[in-house]
Amino acid sequence: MLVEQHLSQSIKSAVTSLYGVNIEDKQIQIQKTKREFEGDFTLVVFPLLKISKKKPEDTANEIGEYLKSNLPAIQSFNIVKGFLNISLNHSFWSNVLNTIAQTVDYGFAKPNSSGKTKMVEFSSPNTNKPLHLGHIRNNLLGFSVARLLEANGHGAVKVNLVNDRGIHICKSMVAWKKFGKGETPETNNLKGDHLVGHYYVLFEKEYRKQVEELKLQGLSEEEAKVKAPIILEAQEMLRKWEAKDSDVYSLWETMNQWVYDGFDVTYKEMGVEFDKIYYESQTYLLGREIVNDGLKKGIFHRKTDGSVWVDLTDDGLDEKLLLRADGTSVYMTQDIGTASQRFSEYQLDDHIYIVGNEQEYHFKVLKLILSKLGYSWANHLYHLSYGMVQLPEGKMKSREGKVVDADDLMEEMVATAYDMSKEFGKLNDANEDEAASIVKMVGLGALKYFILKVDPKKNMTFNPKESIDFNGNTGPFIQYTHARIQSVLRKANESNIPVPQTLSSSLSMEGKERELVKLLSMFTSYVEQAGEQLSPALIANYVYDLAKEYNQFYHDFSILKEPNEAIRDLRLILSRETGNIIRLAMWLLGIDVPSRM
RNA sequence: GGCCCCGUAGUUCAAUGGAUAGAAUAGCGGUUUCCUAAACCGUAGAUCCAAGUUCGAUUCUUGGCGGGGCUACCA
Repeated sequence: MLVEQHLSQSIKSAVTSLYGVNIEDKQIQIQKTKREFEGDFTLVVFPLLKISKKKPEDTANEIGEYLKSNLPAIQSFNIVKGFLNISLNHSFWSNVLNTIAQTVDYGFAKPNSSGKTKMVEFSSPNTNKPLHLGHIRNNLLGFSVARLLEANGHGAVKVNLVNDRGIHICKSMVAWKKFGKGETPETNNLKGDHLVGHYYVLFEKEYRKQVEELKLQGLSEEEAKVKAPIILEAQEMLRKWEAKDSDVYSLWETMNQWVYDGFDVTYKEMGVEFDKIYYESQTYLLGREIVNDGLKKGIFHRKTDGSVWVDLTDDGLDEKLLLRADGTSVYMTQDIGTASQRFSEYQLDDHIYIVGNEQEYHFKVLKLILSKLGYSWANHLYHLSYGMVQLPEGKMKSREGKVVDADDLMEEMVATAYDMSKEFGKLNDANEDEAASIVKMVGLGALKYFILKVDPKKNMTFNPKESIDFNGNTGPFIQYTHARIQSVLRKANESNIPVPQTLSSSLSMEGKERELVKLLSMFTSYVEQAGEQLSPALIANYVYDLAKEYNQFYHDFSILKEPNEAIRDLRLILSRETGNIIRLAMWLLGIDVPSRM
């Protein structure tokens, strides 16, 4: 943040003054000095050698001398090979800590201070079954990315595109009519999405059975799959839906509503929300006009059967269908339409899609088509692609295709948190409501942190047991650190020890204290970086480092029993600010932090 | 077959082309007159292979090997 920028500017002018050359920011590489070496920040001088035309050591020395005589904040410097290690003085670090203390409470950039609006589409479930583990990664990423954007001063619009129409929901409807006996979420005391999902499973079961029967009668697999009566029923139902048959339509509305009610519960439990929900039944016709326009302009072409295609072979891709022979649209057509609609409706600067990596090709094609159509915003679509999440046991028997239900998993996490708290004898003096709320924060925090800390594009294994461990790189460990900080502050308050707003004198900060200030000072630069890269993982790994650093600091020093008041004040401020920043960082990840646990 | 992504300690994850590749966990050995032992300290252990680019490569390029995905008039 400020510290690095400040240094970076000074180094720029050093180079200009020493070698008479203006350099770009890229050429200045400043990093936090590694622990083994003395210093706070390190300049890598190798990139500057071409300009100085001198040996690494000499170049580093010249820059070091220049900085020392021109920047009062510089205490000393040392050189190891091509690395210039710079130490900043005590009063500088006191100022940094004071700045943090004054600004951190205000949080982040003002909303919309950048003047940019960015849409984040995430979740996008089908309405024929409940959310599963993959949706959890999707939802958490989307929600956190939106917060990162807000923290950087952008307007973030969170939207969900619900796939509420198509053959899949008709399958559930057919099965419900066939086997349902009028069951509802109320009669079965079951979440609506689970009930509808149950019928989807029943449909698939019956479908497989009928296919087997037909095969016994001598039909081939392909024939049987097309001729099974139940699939014909589902297709008939889809046709009736498209013709707005009133019976079918109202059943469709009823069952979808069950599902939405169920989804709402899941989203609420997960702590995610949307600014707007789009429904495919209302958007699936969009895009056709644009395609027809493109056809007139010769960007697309029509085949003899009447279907419309785009030829992307010059761009190293395939031909892609845009309108079927019967004139109906496909997924791509709809995405062209909705993107166009959204950009004009919201005056968007960027549109981020949180979608699994199996659709990378789709989004590549979408962007390409849109830029062929001449939309200037085509380059402002981002596909944040993420990999699969597995459970440890899923690795063994991945054949099954068994899905992990989101509701079940969250419930299990909270239950585990409860058991562990009990086992450790915690929460004994909390009342039931408090305990329930803390246990929920811990259980879900474990899940969220474990998933978010991993680079999105990688496939990952979610290990529930490991995630909820109170040791290690886990959510609960960070939450625990925060809780302990709050405990220190509470005790200070009880003993009438005030925590000062700012540090009055410039104390010498060494070792752990100094490391902690350094880490704290880097928070905003991590938020910026994470915002640019749409990477919650960056924040997660940062906040873990911070929590670990505080733990060691905490262990090494008596905070409240420190006889020297000035030093005690310093440590109290450090504790408070660490707590504040942990809370802010966890907020960015969508993770709640209890003040005791 | 073509295209895309991934490959790092036993395991789960890090590392804008930078210093001796970091953590955590599991293992082994320690620490309790201490504000939360749900802690802390020590120890051992890894870049899939081969070439290339350069002051320097886990990172970039090429070729292998291994894992996953896409390659529907499905959504």
